[in-house]
Amino acid sequence: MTTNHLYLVDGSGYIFRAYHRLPPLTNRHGVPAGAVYGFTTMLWKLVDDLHKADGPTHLAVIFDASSKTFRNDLYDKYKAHRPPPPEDLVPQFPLIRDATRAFSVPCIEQPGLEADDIIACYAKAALAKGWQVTIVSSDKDLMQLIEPGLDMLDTMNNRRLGADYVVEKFGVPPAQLGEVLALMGDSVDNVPGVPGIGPKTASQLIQQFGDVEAVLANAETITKPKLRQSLIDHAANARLSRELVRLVCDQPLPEPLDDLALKGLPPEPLRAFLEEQGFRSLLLKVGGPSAEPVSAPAAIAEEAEPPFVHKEYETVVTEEALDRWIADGFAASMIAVDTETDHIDCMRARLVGVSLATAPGKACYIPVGHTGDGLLSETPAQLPLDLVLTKLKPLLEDPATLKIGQNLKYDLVMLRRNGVDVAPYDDTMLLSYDLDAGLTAHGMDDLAMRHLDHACIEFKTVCGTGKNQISFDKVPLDRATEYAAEDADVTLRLWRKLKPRLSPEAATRVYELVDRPLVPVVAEMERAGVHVDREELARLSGEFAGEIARLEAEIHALAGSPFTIGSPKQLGEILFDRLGLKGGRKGKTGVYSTDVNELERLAGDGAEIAAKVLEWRQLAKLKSTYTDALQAQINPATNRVHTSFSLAVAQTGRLSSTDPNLQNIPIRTAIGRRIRDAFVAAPGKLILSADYSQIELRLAAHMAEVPALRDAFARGEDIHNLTAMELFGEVNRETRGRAKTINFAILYGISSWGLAGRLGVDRIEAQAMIDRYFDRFPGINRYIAETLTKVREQGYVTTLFGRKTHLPGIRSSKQGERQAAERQAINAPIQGTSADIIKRAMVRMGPALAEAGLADVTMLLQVHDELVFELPESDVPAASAVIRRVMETAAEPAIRLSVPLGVEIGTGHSWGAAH
DNA sequence: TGGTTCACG
DNA sequence: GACGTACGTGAACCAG
Repeated sequence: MTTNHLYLVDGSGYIFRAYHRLPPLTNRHGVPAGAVYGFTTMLWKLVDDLHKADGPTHLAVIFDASSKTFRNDLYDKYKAHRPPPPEDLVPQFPLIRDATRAFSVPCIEQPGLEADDIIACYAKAALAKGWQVTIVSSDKDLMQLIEPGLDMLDTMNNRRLGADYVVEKFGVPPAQLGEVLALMGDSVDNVPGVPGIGPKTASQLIQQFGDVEAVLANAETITKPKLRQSLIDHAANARLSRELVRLVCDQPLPEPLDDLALKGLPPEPLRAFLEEQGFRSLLLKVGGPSAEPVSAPAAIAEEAEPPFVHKEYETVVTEEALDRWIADGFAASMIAVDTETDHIDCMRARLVGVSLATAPGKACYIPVGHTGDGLLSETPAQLPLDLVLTKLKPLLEDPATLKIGQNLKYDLVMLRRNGVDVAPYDDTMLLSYDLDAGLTAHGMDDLAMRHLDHACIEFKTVCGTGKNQISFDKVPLDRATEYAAEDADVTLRLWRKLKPRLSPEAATRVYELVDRPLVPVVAEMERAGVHVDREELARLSGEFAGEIARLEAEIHALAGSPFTIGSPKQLGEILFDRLGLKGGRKGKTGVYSTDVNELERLAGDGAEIAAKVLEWRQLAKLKSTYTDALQAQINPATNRVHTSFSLAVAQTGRLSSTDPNLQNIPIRTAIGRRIRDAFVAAPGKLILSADYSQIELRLAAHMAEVPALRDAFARGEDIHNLTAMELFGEVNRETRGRAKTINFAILYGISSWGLAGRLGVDRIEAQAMIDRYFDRFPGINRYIAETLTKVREQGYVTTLFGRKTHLPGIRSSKQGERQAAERQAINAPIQGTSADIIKRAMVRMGPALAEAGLADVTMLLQVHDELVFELPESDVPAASAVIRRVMETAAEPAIRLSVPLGVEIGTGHSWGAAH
């Protein structure tokens, strides 16, 4: 029997080295994957060497957990100057974990320990059992571990490193290497060392005296005066450095040694991964492309899945059961998670339970906050919330275990409020959004029906509806378990269907670089909330109420009798039937149109009642939708308003905002703007608003390659003036207004009818303007034609980042639907690219502000082309510079635009004042 | 529940 | 010649 041989791969070290050594490859759909490719090849080689002489029998890949380690407690500046990893490396981290999983090799990470320490612990444990150990790394710190039975392997030049190498390079054997490393310090990790001592001097001193303490003890005897003084002055730093470079090797092993046994190349998961990445040369080695090339990810999806059996879900009420599920989660290295609460608003909700799924059909529910209904049922026996959270936290935060959620933002907010972070993660709702936008809604019930042919237990059958509805904490545990565990089970099954489609369908880029990383960013914005001046809102409500009452009386007098002004039906009958004003019927319902255009027309003709109804409507709208509603939306616990941003609703990639909608707070009229003035900064702080200027027109100029528009933006000219000049030969208020309308018409997918209606000209005249526009701005025409060709062929259009909007209406037999789809096809790439860009700015904003030391700057809101922050007054200059830079460069480096992105920044005590 | 209106980008 | 009256959202209100 041969000796066991454990290979420990320093995953984090390898990633950075591969990133810098290998060309910046991208995988088949444009996501940076050079390091992933290098890593995959290296892992392949190792696994393939199973049972060769000197090959591995046991293998694990060790990563750094991103959290702080004990070394930061020793020295707060440890690794403090590390720049964040390069942007095109960041999306490779999850892929590298996917690769490791595809080989069925364990990923090991442990918060509080660096990869080096975990490696040291495993190495010592294996040596103690008489195993051989090879550390796959060329990190000098790890060379301290070299001893008989343990060597290192540098896979990039296929070199084995032993004690000879250490002696040759550092002049001392591995056992003394830590002493040398301590004296010389390390500028990258910010290990201070002793100033003036580099590798040569450090080596000499240790060779002469033996260790750091001995060197310090003999400092007085050193002849070189500068060296002597430096050692005396920096003795404390030398001792600190000695502790910083010392590897910890006495910690418990996260996974037992025997679990690292290598089983060889697992063809199916590996094939799926390679096809997903498009690593064709490796794919050939695993046995060529599978019979059905693009369905290869079906390796996962086509596995027969068990039916849904609700009675088999487990209700977890003992510590033993909880521990068992958590161990299963670690073992599976992925787990679906769902939280149940007593409220749809995650800022008001209490945690009621958590469900987990580790495999299709294998799911549980852990109740923590059920109360019984107070009448028929008592509070059921459950594990205490704190215990469950304490036990779940290591699993949910474990960097080697993938957490899968459906609309994970909700659970993220809930869990963060309870002191738990969740990472790494996937979100099935966002997977669906990035794959199937325009084809389906992305709620769990929709997705379960579509992909699993399964009807989920409806919330209302568990909790009822209307005034009989109960909150989830009142649901009996058996019913709650069936519902909640099913959610986790469905989520896991959906992930298995959707995740493998990502790469073949070219959605990885937008998922990994835009939507997935946005989840925790938006979760934090929602948690932050925004401060509103309650008294001011109440004052406005009162003021509006008075005006509304006054107008109501006047309107009723003009009409000759009271009626419901808010009823379009009654209003239309009053205006057109009783008062005999000119107007027409409309729509299938047969009610008169009384919208703002119609009323303005009537008012222009001298109808006093129409003017008053308009005024009444405005005030009624402002009062009911804003001043009254916002007061009611103030969270009593935080005294702030917390909107909910929907990440998977808008067809184009935009966010939307609900409960309350803070993306449609008035600004266009003076009276409405007073509501915006009630959005105020907390005491001592200011609101900062940063707007992209004309971003959609700029993107249109880039995407359609319109030289005149590109040049005008490059020179910083007013684009509507330019358009007016080109179309009408002169610039004045009137021509500029028309030009602006036409510019918007272009973005929205122009039709001569629509433009004619907007401009109040006839169809022929509108068409002439469009023709002239196409003539003056060549490129627009071509963009429209190419976009329409593409959408007709493929059924979808894409943004610059590859986000798809499917437009099935393009093949409708109804002409109206077809034309609507054509207009959407023109608009979606432009609106969607703008959404991609601001999302990237949001993702980068936190790290950029943190790097600049601006920890007190909080991002509060996104309004499509605007980001709103709250910050200390003294941070305004520095924060403005960071925010401007992040927003203006948000497309880079993935996309290089031919137009600059302009950002306008304003500050004030209120949102209104910041504009 | 669907239709209408109107707040925003 | 008919078709249709700009893209994307969410909330309040009325009426059936």
